[in-house]
Amino acid sequence: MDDLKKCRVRFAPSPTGYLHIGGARTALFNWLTARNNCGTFILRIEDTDKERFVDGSIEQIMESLKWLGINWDEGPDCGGEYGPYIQSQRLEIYKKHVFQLVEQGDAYYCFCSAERLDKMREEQKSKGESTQYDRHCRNLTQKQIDENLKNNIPYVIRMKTPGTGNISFNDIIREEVTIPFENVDDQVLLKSDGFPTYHLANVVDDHLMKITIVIRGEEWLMSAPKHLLLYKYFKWTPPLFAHLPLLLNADRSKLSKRQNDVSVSDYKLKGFLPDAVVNFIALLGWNPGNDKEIFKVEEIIKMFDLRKCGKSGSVFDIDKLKWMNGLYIRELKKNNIDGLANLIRNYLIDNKFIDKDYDFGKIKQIAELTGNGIDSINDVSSFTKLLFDDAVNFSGEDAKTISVSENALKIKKVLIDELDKISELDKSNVNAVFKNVQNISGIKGKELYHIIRILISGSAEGPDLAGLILFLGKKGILKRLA
RNA sequence: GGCGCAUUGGUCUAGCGGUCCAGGACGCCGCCCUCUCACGGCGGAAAUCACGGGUUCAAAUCCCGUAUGCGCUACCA
Repeated sequence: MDDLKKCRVRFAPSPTGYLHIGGARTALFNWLTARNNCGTFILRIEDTDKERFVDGSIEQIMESLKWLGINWDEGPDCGGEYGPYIQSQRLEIYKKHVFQLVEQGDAYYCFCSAERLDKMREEQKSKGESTQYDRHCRNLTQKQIDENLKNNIPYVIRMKTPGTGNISFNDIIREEVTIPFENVDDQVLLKSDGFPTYHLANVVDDHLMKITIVIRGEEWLMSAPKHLLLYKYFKWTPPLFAHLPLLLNADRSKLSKRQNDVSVSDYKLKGFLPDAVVNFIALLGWNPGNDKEIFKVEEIIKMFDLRKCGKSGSVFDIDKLKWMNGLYIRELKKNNIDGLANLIRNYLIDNKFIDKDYDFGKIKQIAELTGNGIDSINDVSSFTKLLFDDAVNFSGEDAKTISVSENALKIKKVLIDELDKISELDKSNVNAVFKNVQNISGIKGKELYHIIRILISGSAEGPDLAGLILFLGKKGILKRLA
């Protein structure tokens, strides 16, 4: 327990595009661990792969994190004691460290060409061996090295790995993990372009930034021995490790773009609420040990415990997210109708259903009207025809038939007459108007309201009729009856 | 192929040797509420706890195998 107190944790994305929902969960679990242990949460950008760098993605990742409510204490934008927090700005630091390793004899120059490496792997594969660097350059003489350097032959720096024996380490989530060194490659630490690989930069930065717990995805589990080895070579105390299970597609493959929306911004765009997304992904691989499922963020922070995380991957069930999002929307409708109305307003404006001047009171009515029936903000689109079109579109044959029935024609006529008598339809007179329609037409109850609904909305289904009537107002209803 | 990790209803999960012929939630079905759809409430179907062996008086829970899935196996992270 005390191991986690005052921890320093970090989320270290690569700026290769948007923030992946799986990355968001890793960030969240780091953040939660920091927040419930009086710890510090650090954002570090791992842009050591120039090829995969995507312009603007640092900003996009930060924006997505902020949207989710995940804030950081140290990072590229706000600085901190251990900056810079962008790896491409720390190149000299990595170089210094890697050459220290070379001097110590824990790392070495490798001049092998890509072609040789490819060929080597092909041969290994054809022989059914595991593909690993054959340590061709591990024992070059100083003379050979100097020669190659003088001839400007490109090189990388590789770490030395033992090749035999086992390494065991403790993972907060997986407990003891044992990996044979036989499977740990002489990993490249410094690339020929002078950039570090993940392994070097990660270890150096985690140490320099005083990270105490590394919380990351399971895909890193097999490289943990390399990292532990580096800590040993540098004579540093390694942090604690926690390898999170992966998020999966419905077919249990790793969550991918092919089958799911995978970027946080997709979910924002689709009308999900950040609190709902956070609540949902927090429950993927973690739960408080009881039946509670709906939490305020503060509650999650209070209850969160890395040690209670599961070990197996979780399928990302969008249906459950939708349900949960619907719950949050209804909660918002109940407690903060203006908040809901604002979200709906933004959606309506973005999709050109209304312009910026549109009456906010009307939008609140829309929020009231639709708030119980939508699972995402974007679902209001299914009401826009009803709310903004003057014409009635009959949704089916039944509705059309009823709309021209004898009773419907009678109601229609009476209703038009009654509306003509008043200047505007509002809360004060709406009951009286419909009472009159009932008395004059002689039709009442279910039948009356059902027919009115069909006459003005074209459908047997829809939002609360009284609310709809008030929203459309006298003018709207008359246009629809015409 | 090698290595590692995992395995409770379709899905997310509770469970840490007896209280479990397995609890909650999503989804699905039915009933109630209601002018309708939804919301909400109530109820139901759905798991031989992957399989096979142990250990134990007793196992979903501990151990060992097998199967399956996933991950890693790059000068990508």
